[in-house]
Amino acid sequence: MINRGSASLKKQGEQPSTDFIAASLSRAIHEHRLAPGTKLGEDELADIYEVSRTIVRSSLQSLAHRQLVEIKRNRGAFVAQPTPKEAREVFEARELLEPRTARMAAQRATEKDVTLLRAHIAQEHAALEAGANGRALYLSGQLHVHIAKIAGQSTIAGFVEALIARSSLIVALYWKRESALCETHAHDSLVLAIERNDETAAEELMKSHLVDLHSALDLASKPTVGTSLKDILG
Amino acid sequence: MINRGSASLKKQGEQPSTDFIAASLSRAIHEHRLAPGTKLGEDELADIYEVSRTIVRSSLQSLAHRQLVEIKRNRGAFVAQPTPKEAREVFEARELLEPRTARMAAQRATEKDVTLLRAHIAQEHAALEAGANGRALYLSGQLHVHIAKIAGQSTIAGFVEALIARSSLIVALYWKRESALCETHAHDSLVLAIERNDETAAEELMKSHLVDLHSALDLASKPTVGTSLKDILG
DNA sequence: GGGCACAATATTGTATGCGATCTGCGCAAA
DNA sequence: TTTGCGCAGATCGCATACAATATTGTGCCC
Repeated sequence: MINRGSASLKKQGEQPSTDFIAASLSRAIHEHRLAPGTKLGEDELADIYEVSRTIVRSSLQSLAHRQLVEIKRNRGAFVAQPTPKEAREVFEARELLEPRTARMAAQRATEKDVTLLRAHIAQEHAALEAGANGRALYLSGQLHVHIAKIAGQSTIAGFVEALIARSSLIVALYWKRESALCETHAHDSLVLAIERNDETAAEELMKSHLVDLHSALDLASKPTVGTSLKDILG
Repeated sequence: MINRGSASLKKQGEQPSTDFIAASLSRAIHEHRLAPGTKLGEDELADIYEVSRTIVRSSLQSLAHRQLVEIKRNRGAFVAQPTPKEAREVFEARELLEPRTARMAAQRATEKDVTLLRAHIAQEHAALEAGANGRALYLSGQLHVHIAKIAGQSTIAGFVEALIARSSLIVALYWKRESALCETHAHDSLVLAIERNDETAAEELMKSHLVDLHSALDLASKPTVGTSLKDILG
């Protein structure tokens, strides 16, 4: 279920395993390979990644802090299931932060930045054409993070990153549009605006893009992907 | 150095000790009882709180995630020392988020909310008069968090909370005004505006309050409270 | 006398074991 | 058949033990 890359962890350059595992899980959640509500057992993950539970616990706590997983005492860790209220808040926060960062990005973007953005979008298109929807979704989110970073506000970029991650969960739970996930042309025109340093256009495009996403959610219905039935009834 | 309350931890109602310790340390940092750069040894803390290093580590990681402490691999945990760049970013983020939350708070504040805010301010005044500057600073920050919570955006409130915490470190490092820390009348008028549901005034007052704080920082000089001497000399 | 190499110490990183708590099943009683 | 209780299994929470790494102290060689 969880793809941790080609080789065993130990073979790799001994990076801090805790971050590696957190990133791996985070990625899996982003790409909808792990559904909201999925139980993340410590022993299970310890086996998969070939480390002790200590490391796994540390990773899970890290993810819990980012609200990607929820830890229930004496019960274990589960992929988080944002409520409709939380979903609304996440998007409202994004609508507050991101248009402004897009403006700053348009103001500050260098040629190199734009090149990277273009490459990013190309990857996104490729993933979509290859039918790798999960990956496309992940890349789509990363573009937003990328833009926030270009704005030169790493603190805000950190917030955006957290919001994007949760958005992925929200999309998994509440997305109602059956068509292709991301109309990538929204991203195209956004990058174009940044490229020509058109601050106002960038801000507006980001704003409308987010409103668009927000309105594509069905926040009335209770999540359907719920873990086990008893979670729904409890 | 660290006041963890009157009784031993075990005697208390067995709450999750990890959160308790993180909160205790966080509080100590907020109140400037722990200076930026201070080393937080695991054994030392384990002795103080009478728990194992496991718990202490967990707490420290939690604080590290909030960027209140910095963990250097194989070296240990230290109270964070935001750079001038980070300080600027933190305040820019606050200037983006908080005026808007103040507006929302003014819009949504109930009578009960206002009563609590007033009580809060009273505590703040009392702390200042008692010469408890650390506590006054802590309460001052909490007022901002409180306002964000009234705005009904708990996600954004979480961000504000993180920013406030870091602000406390920033004040410890870069504050240049020698007079009383907080002109509490800024808070007074802010709460008044919220009380009469004057959204625009609340937004404006918050904005100018933050600009005021920001301008009271000396971000040109290198931090003087540096960890070890070699950090200053290096 | 100064600088470098190596040994000793201290501190963090990781694994594992034991006790506590929760879940699920089975059995008995109504 | 249904409902309640209790026991067994599984999983997590925490402490402890061991391994790895950084830091400090010492002595030798230049």
